[in-house]
Amino acid sequence: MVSIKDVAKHAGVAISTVSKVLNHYPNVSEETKRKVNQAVEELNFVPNSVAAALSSKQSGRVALLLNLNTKTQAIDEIVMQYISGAINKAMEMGLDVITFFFSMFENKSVEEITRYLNAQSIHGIIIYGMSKEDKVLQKLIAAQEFKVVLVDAPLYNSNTSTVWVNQEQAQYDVAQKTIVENKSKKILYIAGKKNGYVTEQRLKGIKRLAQDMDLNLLIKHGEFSELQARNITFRFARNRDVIVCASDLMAIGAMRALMEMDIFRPVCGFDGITLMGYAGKQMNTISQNFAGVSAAAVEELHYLMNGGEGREKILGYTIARMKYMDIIC
Amino acid sequence: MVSIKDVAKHAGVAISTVSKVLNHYPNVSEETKRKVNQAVEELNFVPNSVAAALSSKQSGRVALLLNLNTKTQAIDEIVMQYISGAINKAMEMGLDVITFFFSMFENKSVEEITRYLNAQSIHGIIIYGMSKEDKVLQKLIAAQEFKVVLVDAPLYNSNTSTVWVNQEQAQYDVAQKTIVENKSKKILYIAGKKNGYVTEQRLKGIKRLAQDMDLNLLIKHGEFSELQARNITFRFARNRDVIVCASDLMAIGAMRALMEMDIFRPVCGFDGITLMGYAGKQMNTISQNFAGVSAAAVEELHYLMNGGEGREKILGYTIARMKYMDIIC
DNA sequence: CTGTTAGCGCGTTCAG
DNA sequence: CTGAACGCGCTAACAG
Repeated sequence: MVSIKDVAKHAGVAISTVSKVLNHYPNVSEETKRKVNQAVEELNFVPNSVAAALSSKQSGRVALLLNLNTKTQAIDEIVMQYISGAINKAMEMGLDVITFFFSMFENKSVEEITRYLNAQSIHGIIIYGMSKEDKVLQKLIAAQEFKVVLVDAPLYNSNTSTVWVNQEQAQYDVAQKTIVENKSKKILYIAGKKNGYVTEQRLKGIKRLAQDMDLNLLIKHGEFSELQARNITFRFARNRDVIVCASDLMAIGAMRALMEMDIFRPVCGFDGITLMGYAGKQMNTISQNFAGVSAAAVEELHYLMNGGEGREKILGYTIARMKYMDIIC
Repeated sequence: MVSIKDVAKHAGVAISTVSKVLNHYPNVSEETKRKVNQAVEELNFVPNSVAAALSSKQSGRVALLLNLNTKTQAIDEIVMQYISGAINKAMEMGLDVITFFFSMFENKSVEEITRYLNAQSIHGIIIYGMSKEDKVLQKLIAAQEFKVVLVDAPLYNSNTSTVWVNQEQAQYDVAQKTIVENKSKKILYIAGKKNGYVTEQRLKGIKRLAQDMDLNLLIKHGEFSELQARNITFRFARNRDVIVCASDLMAIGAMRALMEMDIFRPVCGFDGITLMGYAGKQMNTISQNFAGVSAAAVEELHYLMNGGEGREKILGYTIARMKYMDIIC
């Protein structure tokens, strides 16, 4: 294994000089920079990130914290997009990524989690889809021991940033489009998980729309479950004009119920998962580009870890119309 | 941060003694073991795995190498199962996991990959779904620089194990069940990717079945693509009795095509993905328990990294009958 | 059975 | 602008 020592010898300089060049320190002459870089090239030197982490106490090791919902497996797709978006971007930026699931920290205290992450030399965390009920994570953020980026949770402090699309406006827009297209007045809105941040935001959106368009709005909580959305639809859809759902999965549940009831109502989803294409009908939905959100989160974390201040970052979205043929081509 | 030094001081012994106790070395008296363990408890000491890796050159760092097929997103589910199965088991066994995708190593040489992995102190790799065409990975395995476990690729040497279900027999069994149930004689078999190991094995299975049952077998390659399976079905299904597919996704494509053609043929899948439930019909398939396979791969890697010899490990499977109601309950 | 010592590969002072 | 020297937290011989 070729180490920094070999590079130094090869370039005819001291070890520390090599380190400085590698880490882009000032006060190194162009001439020595060139020599060092050439030696790096010739020896195919790749810095040992583990040693660097140990030495500097400030590694580029980052943790992904994902909420893998084992009950509704169908949303795997979103988690997968998050993972690949983050990992690809992190690779590009020279960060290494460790993936964790909420379930791993379930019965642990903040102190235990902190110690564990410290033992792993992890200094930055990206948390996806935290809700108000994730008490330990809330404390972890409050403790500010780590640099944190939250995806889909609107909290931030000096060590914590938040990255998300404007859920409120997105819900407003996609519902409006659907309602205008169908000239509906009586809306059944199937909301997500109580105490979920995104659920709240989307609720705000639909309520504002109801006010603006003077709609009759019936709200039920479907907990992001296809089955619950299905049951809600059976019970409440008959004398409603349109069904607006806070997720695609629930929209599928609603559609299925409608088909069994043998009545037609326009349905509107949220997320833009490809699974939609397998549900057999088409509907409006919000396309979120989860991989892109995740990549943005990595960038934001990198910014934080280099001394940036926590902040809010709002990303874009598009209204999509999804159907079978979009998928298989 | 509390280090091994603090523990040593607290327990009144030397640093190396603590290390020995922690790593379960022999030749330590019960008495000192007790003292050390007590100190560890009291100080809430968690060993720094980064330092251990640097020092011992034998870390518990493991890489997952996944083939994320961006074209057929629907199989995200399998990849996700692989990831979560591996990560959960690894956590349990005290290994830490870095996740990579094939695409990251696409244009790199074996030397580059080796250097990169070394720089990360990674000594074990699990590779999922490698095919004969993944030349670089083949070389990486042949070089035997790392301990490798292959999932769904039947290669092994002294540093490489393979873990997989008996694809040949599974294909035989599920197809046989479907064919017997429907008293079919003329089979359309839609195979997977040319040069894929699993494809080959499954092909062997169906061929053996055809011989044993004296069937008329027509084989076409669908490349694991829903669209291709669809097109093949359009062209060849009409005068066939049954359609056996080498994956659920292709089975869905076939079913869809049959529905559009307005003819009925039994269809048989492979994999047992939940997506099947969204396709609106039911069919026989093979349920593989991907998370379980992945967990077994982690165990196997752990075994290899502790001096075990590479070997073959064959896992079980079950024939499942999937339909919508299986999923949403 | 226990303690001492020397690194692992790198980042970081602080003299020169 | 450069380089010698120290330390990060831990493991691994080697003495005792």
